[in-house]
Amino acid sequence: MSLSREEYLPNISYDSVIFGFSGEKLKILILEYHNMKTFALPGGFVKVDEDLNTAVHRGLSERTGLKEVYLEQFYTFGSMDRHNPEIMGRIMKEQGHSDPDHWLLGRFVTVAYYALINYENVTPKPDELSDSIEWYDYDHLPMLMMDHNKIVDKALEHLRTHLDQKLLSINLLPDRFTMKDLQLVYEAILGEDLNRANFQRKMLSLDILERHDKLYSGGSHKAPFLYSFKKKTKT
Amino acid sequence: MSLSREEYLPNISYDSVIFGFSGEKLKILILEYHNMKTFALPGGFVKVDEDLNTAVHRGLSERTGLKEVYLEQFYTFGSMDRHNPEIMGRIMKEQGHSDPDHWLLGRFVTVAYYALINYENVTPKPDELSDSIEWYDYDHLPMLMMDHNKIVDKALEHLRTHLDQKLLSINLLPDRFTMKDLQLVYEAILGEDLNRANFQRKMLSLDILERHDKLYSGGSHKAPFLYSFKKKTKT
DNA sequence: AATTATTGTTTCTTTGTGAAACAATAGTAA
DNA sequence: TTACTATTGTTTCACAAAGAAACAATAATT
Repeated sequence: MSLSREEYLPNISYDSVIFGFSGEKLKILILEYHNMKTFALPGGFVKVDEDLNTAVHRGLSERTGLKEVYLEQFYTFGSMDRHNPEIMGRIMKEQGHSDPDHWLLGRFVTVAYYALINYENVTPKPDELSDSIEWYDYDHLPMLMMDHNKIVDKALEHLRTHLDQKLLSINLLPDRFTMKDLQLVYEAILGEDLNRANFQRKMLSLDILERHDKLYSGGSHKAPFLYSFKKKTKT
Repeated sequence: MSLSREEYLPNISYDSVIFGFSGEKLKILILEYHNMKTFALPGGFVKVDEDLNTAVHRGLSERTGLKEVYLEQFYTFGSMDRHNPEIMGRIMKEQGHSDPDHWLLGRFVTVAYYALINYENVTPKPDELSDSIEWYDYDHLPMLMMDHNKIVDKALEHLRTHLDQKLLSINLLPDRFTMKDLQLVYEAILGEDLNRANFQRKMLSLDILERHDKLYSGGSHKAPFLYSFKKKTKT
């Protein structure tokens, strides 16, 4: 990937809030520019002959190896105070680019997306401008570049209000899971405890789960059923 | 307004779905290029040193004279099949522009917004590329350019699912209105009839209305109360 | 066989919703 | 003045949904 001027649309970028979960805490994928002590959301640019959505999927795939992940676009940020050519210039200089008129130093309107994945399935790779990429607990995010903390907040707000509708598209759980697993996902995302009995009733009433054999975990108690999501029905 | 290359960000546009209402039917503001028999949503471009939201407000103000109208951003459309240089070229030729490399012929990622206004307060003005601008009933929209019909559909879908939260920001009603007026707004937007008693109960329970003196309309029946929206409370 | 931890279900109560009835009242007609 | 009508505000009733707690089942352990 060359980031040459002719290949990409100028002034347009995307940023992605990649939520990760693995049975316990909600995490987010964050890029770091080590020498700069600067943190940022993973993002990218749109090729001149490429769909916006394709570009975002391509970027996620390059960083995580994951394909066919559900990505939800939730807002486009376009205020002038996003423009910070100084810090961008320093990041590029660290990596050996020093053209003072480089298109990356311009002002960007960024389209923001979020995704939800099981972070144990993934070993993230940094891009050509960053030094590393790591999972951070949502509760302990570092200070991010420009307006990226606000972007994270808005992503989570959007996810919380649309969680039920997005459930089927979520890539957080293995094919088969227990009701307890599912409840843990909900509690991590919503940030609050839920009543077990009512949660079970609600999930079953949504009519999106298929019940399978029981899981004999070796625990000295009743074995839980395993569930999977029903295939989406074409309407 | 000159549309010169240096003044605007290339490849980024906005489109606005302006819903209008005046006691009866839901309407939408549509531009027409007469000789082309082409219809489109009113839209515009973002100046290089201007916030995206500011640009959209500026565009709405230029066309309707309205300021401080509530605009909701709901989606950004960025697929390649939005690119149609042929039709854009013909529109520009009609108006005397004929540069085959003009930036307006490029591909655009468009950020879409909607607004709700009382259309009786407004006399819309066409822009420099269009011949006229008119209100069309939502039920009888003409075929619009490119993906603009889809943009309208998605705007209404968004509005319907968020109507309760957006109520306070809606500019459809005068300062004081009856419960009947409010119900007509809901029915026009949702496209269905609502039960009068339950609607009243729900609106009162939202705790966003202030009740004032009765309105003696001259009708031979009980006079309705007038209501206004409570001032937004700062949290 | 008793015990423990956890899961699945049921019950009870409270809250919300849809449909219908009832009550109030501003003008009109007799 | 007195019915009458149209419309509005409120209440009631039936029913569904949601929250809390109790009850029942059961896989391993003691």
